[in-house]
Order: sequence, then structure tokens, then C-alpha cells
Amino acid sequence: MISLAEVQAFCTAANAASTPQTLMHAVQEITARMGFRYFALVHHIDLLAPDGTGIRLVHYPHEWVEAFEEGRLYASDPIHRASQTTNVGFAWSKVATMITLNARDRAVLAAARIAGLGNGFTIPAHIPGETNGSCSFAMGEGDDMDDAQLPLVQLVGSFAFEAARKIAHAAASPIPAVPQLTERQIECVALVARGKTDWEIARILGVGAETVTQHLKDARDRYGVTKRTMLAIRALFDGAISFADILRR
Amino acid sequence: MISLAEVQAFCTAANAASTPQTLMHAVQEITARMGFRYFALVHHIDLLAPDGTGIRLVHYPHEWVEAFEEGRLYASDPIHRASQTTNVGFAWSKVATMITLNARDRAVLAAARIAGLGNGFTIPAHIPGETNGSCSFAMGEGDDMDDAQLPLVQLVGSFAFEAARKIAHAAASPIPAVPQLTERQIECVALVARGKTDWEIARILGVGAETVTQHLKDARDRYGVTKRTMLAIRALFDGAISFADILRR
DNA sequence: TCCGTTATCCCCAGAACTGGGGAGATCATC
DNA sequence: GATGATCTCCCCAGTTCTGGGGATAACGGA
Repeated sequence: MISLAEVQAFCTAANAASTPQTLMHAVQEITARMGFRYFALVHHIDLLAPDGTGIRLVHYPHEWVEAFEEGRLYASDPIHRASQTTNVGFAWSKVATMITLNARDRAVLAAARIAGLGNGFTIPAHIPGETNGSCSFAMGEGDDMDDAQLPLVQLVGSFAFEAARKIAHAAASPIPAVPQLTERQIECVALVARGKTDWEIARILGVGAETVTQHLKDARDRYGVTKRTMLAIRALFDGAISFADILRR
Repeated sequence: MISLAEVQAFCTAANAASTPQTLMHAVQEITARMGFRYFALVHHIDLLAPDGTGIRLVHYPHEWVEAFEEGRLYASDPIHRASQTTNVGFAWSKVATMITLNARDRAVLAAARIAGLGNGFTIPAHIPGETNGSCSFAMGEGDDMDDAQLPLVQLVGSFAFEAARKIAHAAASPIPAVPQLTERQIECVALVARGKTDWEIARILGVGAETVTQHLKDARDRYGVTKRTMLAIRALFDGAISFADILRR
């Protein structure tokens, strides 16, 4: 079993890494030390960074990597979907208790098994305004996971992702800056997301309808979108508003 | 210094907790064990106004809690802002390197110090579609933090937040039956969420614009909403569509 | 065979949104 | 004292949505 000291050593090494290669090497090493065979440190989609600035350090069976890309599973993969429901690591064997698996999901999991992946452990990595990601470690088929060290595995996953993020940020010169909305704009968008009209929002905020229209105009401009629906969803996606803001009554 | 075994014991206890009180007690205990004096496990929303389904377990100096609510700092507090830029724990002394501190931020930090808070460590907790939160542990003024155990503190913070989340979810309302949309309706809603007009959606699906209008009319009816924005967000919330459907190019 | 569901299309009137223009006030910062 | 950001309000023309009312056809189950 790996020790806390080793985790800390990895953390230091990962933080010092300035290239994906260096980091890849460090992760590979600790993956083996933790008794895993495979790992994948990835962003789940490449939304606003179509040019490949997304994080992607993968050491998985070739077969599976190909099948994965073939099926464009980045965001529909059940493991990824499950990782979006928590912020602590979870064993793949628990996925069925986290999300509802449909027929396609089961097919995906079966395919992974056939490709040589055994049980695994995934650490979610979510940061408001950034693409969701995760860091997964997997055994070969048949191998047993040591539950006792999973908390340490979680730490490794978090630190690894953070290190990858740092490298990716440094590499991505034109920072895809998440548009910042003003407080008033956010209030308006939150109410838009609740299906209010400009006039209703104006009543609620105690200002003129024209003012609300203007705030939303400005907010749309900042996100570069032309529809209030898109505005609400983008604001939701990068955390300017949350489902709690919208759906609570 | 705390041991990994103690962290795991806390994790088990936290997961078993079914009321905020039980969890509060467990967190209080381990906080002391880790050498901290205060903690705050919170959602970053204004908990005075809404109905209070947000997470909020706080043991901070009274003075500070009051000042905090007075100033409505839930989302503008520099510590909270910093926590939204990472997914690993950070010492408060590092905040200046994470976000740009303005005059007001510095005033807030100074006020916290006056209220008796020393250095602290905050673990972010972000889950897509949910309110951002964090778990912070703080020393009394003048006390020194043991850097070596911070990774374990991070684990405790993550587990504590997850446990609180589980309790909050359980307390939340009985699930109202999720309306089912037809396949065609879902396709239309997904495109609505991408900001398309009925006419554009009709082109994409190869049907008449009137048909799209009708599908959306029906979909709104099923959800009992009157605005397409609300429709998109509800569909997103209960999984009929996903961010991946919307935002991938 | 009848009924419910789904998908397709049509018309209309009023409400709501969008994009363009402009303008005054406040506040913090430089 | 200027500058920029924010918030506030106004006008207008054109587009888009929304909620009514229809209709036809295919499919599958009761």
C-alpha cells in the first residue's frame, strides 16, 4: 500500500512538472505504485477549446481508447456522467447507485470490460467555468482494488488533475476567459432561467422594464449569444447561476 | 498529527450521519483532532433569503458570522471566490496568488482576522448543476498550521461536504414524477437549448417550422412551463438533455 | 375496430424578444 | 479630474414566441 509521504512526493513532483510528458511520467509511476494498471486524466468535452487545449493524459488499452473516440463517449460515458454527480472519488462498481444506467450505458461498460479494463476508481474534477473533467485509475481485469488506500488515490487524482490544469493553462495562451457578468446581470439571467419575462423581472427587481432588457442585452453580448435561452444555459454551465437559484421555490 | 485511519473513520461516521446535528458533531470532533479551532461547511449562497435547503454547518466566531451575514459575503468573500478557481484545497495565505484582491477583499480579510480567525485551509466543492460550496478549517489567530497534514485535511473537507450534501438531498422534497418527452420533442428541446429558432430547428430536422412549434408546444405542456428557456433548463435538470448535447460543436 | 400516442402540417393574434440607436448618474480607480 | 464600469431609463423596427383553434396519417394496444 502506498503511503501519505509518497502521495505528497507525487504532489510536489506533479506541481513541478511543466510539460504533459513530465506529468504523464509521474502519474504513470504512481499509478503502478498504487497497484493500478491504467489511468485517464481527461476533460470530458472540448467545448470552448476545440483546438485541443483540453486536458488529456491517457494510458488505457488501445482497443478501448479507439472504441471510446469512435463512440464520442466523452460526456455520455456512464463513468463520466457519474462523476458529474459528486465531488469525491468513487469505485466503478458503485456507478449503478449513482446514475440510472440505460441499455447503452451497460453496453459501454461491457465493452470496457472486454477491452481489458477491470474495476476502477474515478476522481471528479469540477471547476466553475471550466470543462468538467476527471481522473480515473483502473485495474486489469480480475485484479482486486485495495479499498483502504482509496482516500489516498483520491488525493493523487485531485493533485494530478490540478497539475494538468496548470500546464494546460500555461499552454493556452489566449485564455478562453469565462465572461464575467455583473451582479445585476446575473440576477436578471437567474430570473430569465426561471422563465420570467423582462416585465416580470423588472417588477421583481424594482426597476424599469427597459433596464432589464438592457442588462440582458449586455449579458448576451458578453457571452456572445443571441438568445436568452442560450444565455441562461451558458451562465448555468459555468456557474454564474445554479439549479438551486432557478428551481427552488 | 492526524492519521489516515482517523480520516477514514471520520469518513465512515460522516457517511452514516443522517442529520445535520450528527454530522456537525463529527466534523467538530475531527476539526479539533486536526488542530483547527473553527470550520465552515457551506454553500456559497445567501442563506438568509431563500428557504434554507442550502448546506450550512458553521462553527466560526460569532462576531465573524454576524459580520459575514451583514455584508452578504456568501459569493463575494475572497476565500469563496478563490475556491472557485481550483478543485484542491488551499491555505488562505495563498489567496492573493489565486485571485486579484481588491480593496474590499482586503477589508474583509482584515475583519476576519480581527474577529479572531487565523490562517485557514479551504477545500472547494463544486458539482455541475449545483450551488458551489466549500469546507473551510481555520486556526485561532497566531496558531500555526501543520502543512504536512493538509492533504488529509483536504480529504476530510471533501468527505464532510459530500456527507452534508447527502443529508441535504435526503431532506429535499419527495421527487415529483419527471415528465417524459418524446424523442422528437427532446431533439427540438436540445436545439432550443442551443439557441436555435423554430425555423432553424425545422431546417435541421428536415420538417416544417409549424411542426417544430407544435413539438415545443407539447413539450412545454408536459413540463407545465410557458417559456422555452424554462423548458430547456428543466429538460437539462432531469437529464432529458445534457450539457454535452448542447455545447459540443 | 376503436382509442391513444406520435408526428406531421396549417392559420392567427397578441405578447415577448432582439438589435440598433442614445443618455444621465454613481462610484472606484488611476 | 479623467476614465471605465455599472446601473438606470428611453425609442423603434423587425423577428420570434406563445396559446388558441384546426387537420391528416401511421402505429399499436385493448
